[in-house]
Amino acid sequence: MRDNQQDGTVGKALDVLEMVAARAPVRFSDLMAQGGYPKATLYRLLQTLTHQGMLAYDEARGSYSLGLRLVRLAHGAWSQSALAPLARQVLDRLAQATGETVHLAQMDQGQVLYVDKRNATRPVEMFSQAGKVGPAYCTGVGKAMLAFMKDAALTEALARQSFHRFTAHTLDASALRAELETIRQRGYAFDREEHEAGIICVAVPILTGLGRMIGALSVTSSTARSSLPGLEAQVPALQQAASDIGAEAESWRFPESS
Amino acid sequence: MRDNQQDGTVGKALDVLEMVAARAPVRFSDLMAQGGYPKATLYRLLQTLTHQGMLAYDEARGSYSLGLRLVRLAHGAWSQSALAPLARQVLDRLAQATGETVHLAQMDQGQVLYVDKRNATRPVEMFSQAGKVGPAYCTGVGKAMLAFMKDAALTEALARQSFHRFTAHTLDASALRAELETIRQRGYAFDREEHEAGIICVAVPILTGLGRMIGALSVTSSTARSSLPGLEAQVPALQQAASDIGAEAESWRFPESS
DNA sequence: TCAAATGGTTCCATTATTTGAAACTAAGTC
DNA sequence: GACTTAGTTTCAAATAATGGAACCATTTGA
Repeated sequence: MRDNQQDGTVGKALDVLEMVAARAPVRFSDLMAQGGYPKATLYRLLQTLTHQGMLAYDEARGSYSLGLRLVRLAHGAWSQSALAPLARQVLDRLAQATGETVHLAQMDQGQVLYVDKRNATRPVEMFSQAGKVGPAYCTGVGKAMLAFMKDAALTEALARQSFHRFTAHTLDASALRAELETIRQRGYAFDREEHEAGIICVAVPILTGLGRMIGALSVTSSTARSSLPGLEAQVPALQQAASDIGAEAESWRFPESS
Repeated sequence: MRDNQQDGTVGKALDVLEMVAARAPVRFSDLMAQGGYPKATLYRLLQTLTHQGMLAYDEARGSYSLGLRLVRLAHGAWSQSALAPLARQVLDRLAQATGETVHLAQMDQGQVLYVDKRNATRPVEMFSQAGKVGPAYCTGVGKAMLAFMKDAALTEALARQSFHRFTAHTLDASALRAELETIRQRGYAFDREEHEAGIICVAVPILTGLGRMIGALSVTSSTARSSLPGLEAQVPALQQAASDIGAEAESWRFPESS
């Protein structure tokens, strides 16, 4: 978390926000212990952020958590992200057609950010799903997006991957590079239980007419319910959906995965 | 929007964030026109926020929108808000029992912030609902919360109400004051088509054991489907649900509705 | 075609804000 | 009652933000 280039006071404040996000609810002393900020500085930043509603302070426990103002702002971000609202009907159709769980994801700072979801089996969960992040190097959507990023962004994104070995199938850095090439040629990515045992998925990138990658779409299943060839059969539907979204998004620019 | 007390540089940055939130996608010149910031200052704030991922800049259109980083942070805020995750099962049960649309709301800067929802009729919409804000003075949850706020917070919240007349039934400032007293005594609030014609609801505050108001719960219907007495029949179920949540939330502090 | 206006970006001396070591207070601990 | 520990305040020094003005690149319109 400490790796942020500064951007002055605002950068510091956001850095503190992330520190709280990572371990909330968290006490002043914990932040003090793990952080590179002097006591008085950290103290004042927390005060300001709390006063602004970006953090919430629990007097009883003396701990900080993220504030509700973020929820309100995120509602705006989500509805303005151009991709999520635009993709809603397409997602509905895709979930209907495949009968499986469907994810819509974008890239955020080298991580996979899930922006929408349809759950075919269980009733849909709200919010608890949109906003979730996941690793890029071992998820279907992550690899699909990495494969279609432009070089500069890809290099930076790869540098941010941890390559933690979640399962026996998780790829390492060099295996990933090779696989990305395959994905680029084939046009879609698999997740072969690389993130979670028993969970498999196929994912396709969402490309604008100009070839810019703006997100990814996936169909997820379990080894119990389906198999890789079974999922592969969903690829045409996925690609159709992705191109529907891409066509509409044409003029919209995907924010740099800085 | 310009009413923010400053809190230094961070306050200014967040003020700009709100300006973008309010009218996105918005061009530099529009912000320039309506904002109290000199050109160079505004320019630099936008740069910083964009670089930090709090804003997204659309190169093609030359316009700013809210950034995806907010969505990620909000996911944390939501799951840390203590109320929302804690209330999920209760909400499910309540929606099941009443067969109507159910809302969970909290107060944020004098506005009603919806943090979760169950929609009995249509399939649930994600995110697009949680994070929404509404007026406090003319919604069931809003009035239920106002009625149980402590004096200082109430005064401040009332000062922030616009009292725009949405329908013929919308209350004005003095009518609201009287109604709040009634609600306080009765323990629940109605929305008699005050915000939207044809839409009615009953709402109860969520109180901790110590009497602190931490949110509100409502059941919504339409004049076509139901009536006020019909909704009133749901009050016991609502109050049970609210007290279930309140009991669990005991030790948790509701962030000041600054 | 060329002037003028508009919209966005950069400069830089000035100014205001942030900084953080240290002093201080309030609550535990032993 | 001395001794930590955790949080808060102070204040001169250090730093970052400020914003008027100059600048560049497009667009407008005459």
